[in-house]
Amino acid sequence: MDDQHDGRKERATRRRSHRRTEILTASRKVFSDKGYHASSVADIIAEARIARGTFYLYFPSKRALFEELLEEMIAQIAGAVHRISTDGGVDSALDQLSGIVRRVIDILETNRHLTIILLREAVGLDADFDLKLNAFYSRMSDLIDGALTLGQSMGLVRDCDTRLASYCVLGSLKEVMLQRLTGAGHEVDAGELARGILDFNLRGLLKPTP
Amino acid sequence: MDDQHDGRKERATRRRSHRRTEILTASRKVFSDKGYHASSVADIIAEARIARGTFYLYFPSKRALFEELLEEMIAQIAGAVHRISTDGGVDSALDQLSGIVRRVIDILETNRHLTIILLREAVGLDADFDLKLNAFYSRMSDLIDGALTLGQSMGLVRDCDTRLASYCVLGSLKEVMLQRLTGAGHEVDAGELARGILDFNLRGLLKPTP
Amino acid sequence: MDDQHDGRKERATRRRSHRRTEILTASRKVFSDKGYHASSVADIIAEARIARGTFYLYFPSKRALFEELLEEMIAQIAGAVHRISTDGGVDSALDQLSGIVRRVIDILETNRHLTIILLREAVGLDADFDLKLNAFYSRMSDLIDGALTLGQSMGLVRDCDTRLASYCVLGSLKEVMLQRLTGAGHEVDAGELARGILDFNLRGLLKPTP
Amino acid sequence: MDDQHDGRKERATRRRSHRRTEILTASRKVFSDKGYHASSVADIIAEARIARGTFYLYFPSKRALFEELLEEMIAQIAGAVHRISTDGGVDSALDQLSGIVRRVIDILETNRHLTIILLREAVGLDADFDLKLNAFYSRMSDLIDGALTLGQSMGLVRDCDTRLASYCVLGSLKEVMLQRLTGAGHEVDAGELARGILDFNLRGLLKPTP
DNA sequence: CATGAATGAGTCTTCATTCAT
DNA sequence: TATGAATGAAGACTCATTCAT
Repeated sequence: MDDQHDGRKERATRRRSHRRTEILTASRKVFSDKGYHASSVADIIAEARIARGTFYLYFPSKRALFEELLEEMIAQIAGAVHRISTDGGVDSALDQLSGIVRRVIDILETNRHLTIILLREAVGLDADFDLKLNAFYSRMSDLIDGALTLGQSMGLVRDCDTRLASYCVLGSLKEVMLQRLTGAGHEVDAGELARGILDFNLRGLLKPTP
Repeated sequence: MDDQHDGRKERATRRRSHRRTEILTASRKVFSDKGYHASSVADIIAEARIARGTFYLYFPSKRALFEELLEEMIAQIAGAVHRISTDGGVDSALDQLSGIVRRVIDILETNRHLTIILLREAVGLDADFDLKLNAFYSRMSDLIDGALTLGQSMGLVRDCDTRLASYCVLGSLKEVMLQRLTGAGHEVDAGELARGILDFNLRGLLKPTP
Repeated sequence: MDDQHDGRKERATRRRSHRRTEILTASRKVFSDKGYHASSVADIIAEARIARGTFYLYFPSKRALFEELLEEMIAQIAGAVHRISTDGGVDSALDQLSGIVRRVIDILETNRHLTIILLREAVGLDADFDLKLNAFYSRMSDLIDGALTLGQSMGLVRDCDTRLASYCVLGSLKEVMLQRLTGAGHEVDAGELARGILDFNLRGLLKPTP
Repeated sequence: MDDQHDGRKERATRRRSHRRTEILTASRKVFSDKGYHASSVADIIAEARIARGTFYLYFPSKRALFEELLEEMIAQIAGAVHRISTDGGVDSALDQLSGIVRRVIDILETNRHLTIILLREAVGLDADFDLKLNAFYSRMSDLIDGALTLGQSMGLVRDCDTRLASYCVLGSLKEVMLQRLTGAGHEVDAGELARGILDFNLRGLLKPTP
């Protein structure tokens, strides 16, 4: 009887979790199509084909749902980016870097809707929200900054303002991805794109003077 | 008597235009503090210390006011950026580039509020608006793209995907300025900042291998 | 379980339709008391004892509600008036006429509020509205005109400008009903009233000269 | 010096009165074009080509202006309608009646704008206003009623409910004029129209049975 | 759990009227 | 007198959230 009960409970939990996921998926689509402000709860429940009340059974508010959506994405990206190990020498370091960029691009690509939100809409809700976003971007640029400083100590990265440079790197990645995701088609292969971005950031625009 | 009349009229016009400016200034502040959506007309008239009706005496709607604010800024920036002339050789070209970056930074700095709005909030109001913004950013990246292509034909810029590179350049500038304007203080001198950004974009991160 | 579900749904629908009716009734009263313009949505929801939002759950706008109110009444009246059949000879024709007048009066009486609105307030909202009203009154006078022409061909109605006469008939009915409905009490019996109006229109004021 | 002063004063008064008239004329046009509610003070001052403040120099409020407009018209009509003298016998009485109808029609025609307002728009402003209108229409139907009673005592008017009949007469006149004034063109001659209306009201629709 | 009717605070916008010049 | 900028009360409508069934 306990077993049966557990089974029921489990099934119920699974169902519950399933509903949640459905709502998350629906709202992802709605939010990235129309933006946060233009998306109403009515839009979301229509997309998810549930009743108004049901929505509030799974999320305390529209804002909380949006927050969860963003945090999920932030967590994914953060998970893909980690410190570069210097144990393997220069080539290994560059390979790791390349891998990170590639992984980040992949995550952004597979979360097209969310990424667009993250890149342009997730601002201006309230101070609380902005803080969270700033914290995320700070963390990202800190990681880049750390990598650059490390690179300098390895004699790999040239002498420059690493903080400024980290913003440049972050900005170039954001802009390229925004253009790619909002633009018509993804013409270029993701690997090639990663190489291109890396290439730009590492070598700059100028032809090296012999 | 005509003189008197003219004087009156003129003064009235000046006062009128002054009020308009006051409202623009107030709304600039409000919008960049709270974002477009979180700013109500009530906030704006409170900041401008005018009555509700007065607002609509000068602007047909909240949206129209915002539009004017953005277009003003877009026009300023666009005015500061122009094609680079190749008549003066390499050094001249680089100088012109440096001048443009410097000018743009100056404009953004002196329009701190508006810039913040332009860089993050001006999205998601409606399709019409997004189109305008996209058009602006497209124009900017087109200009950069053109400059890069020109640079290539002059043997100055190395072989690369100029479109991709133009997004990178645009993105790095946007991100650096956003950090600078939203961040606590403007520690670094604007000239140095311009040099830093240019340096990053031109030479990249890597130490040149001899 | 399906039964239960159906039952619920059905009850909900009935409740829903009931609310709608309540709002219609309340607004009928408010509109005919204060007129369209002087009636605010606040008045209507106060009379109906519902919340602001509830109103817009059932009607898209104040104007749409008013439109529905009028169209309902127009439909009722139009339904009571139809062409007179000549199959039964003169007496039958006069009986039919008498029946129509009687039915119209009854409808107007049982829709006191709406009638008052129709007779005096339903004008000047916008061109669209005026067109609808004009169309209705045109239809009415066309029907009367047709009946008079028919009467002439039957040798029943004397030679006169039927168009002009149809307006006179329409006008006398409108005015009498307006006085009756806005006046203090309905002293006279409806049947007697119908006879009186008919009598006036058929025989005129003058004592027949022998 | 007194003379001069008086002259000035007089001229000023004349000018003042002239301005008033201009505003009245302008508002007459505006009101009858768009109706009371759809006409804003802005419309009126635009039509009169005066400043906002000037309007309130001559009229305390929009409503008061409208009231004056209507009262002026009411006075005119009331002035055209007076008790019928019985001194001259039957023919004279009918002639007088005919004259009244003719005069009323003429007044209404020459005040087309105002008449339209009076006939349909002048309702629903507030209770005060409605009272005034009711009083006017009551007076009109009282006059008719009186005439009918007199006619009965002269053996001219047949036995009928004179109150009811007076409403019928009033209504037929109102409706015919409304159609005429709002309709496309004034095809029929005013004299003929007067005869037609009178004919309808006096003899009714039916062909007299021999 | 699910539903959807009900709520009401909040938003933009209009416009008759006032008042300093 | 004449002007027109300024006012603010009032109105229509939206939408996130609640709650009885």
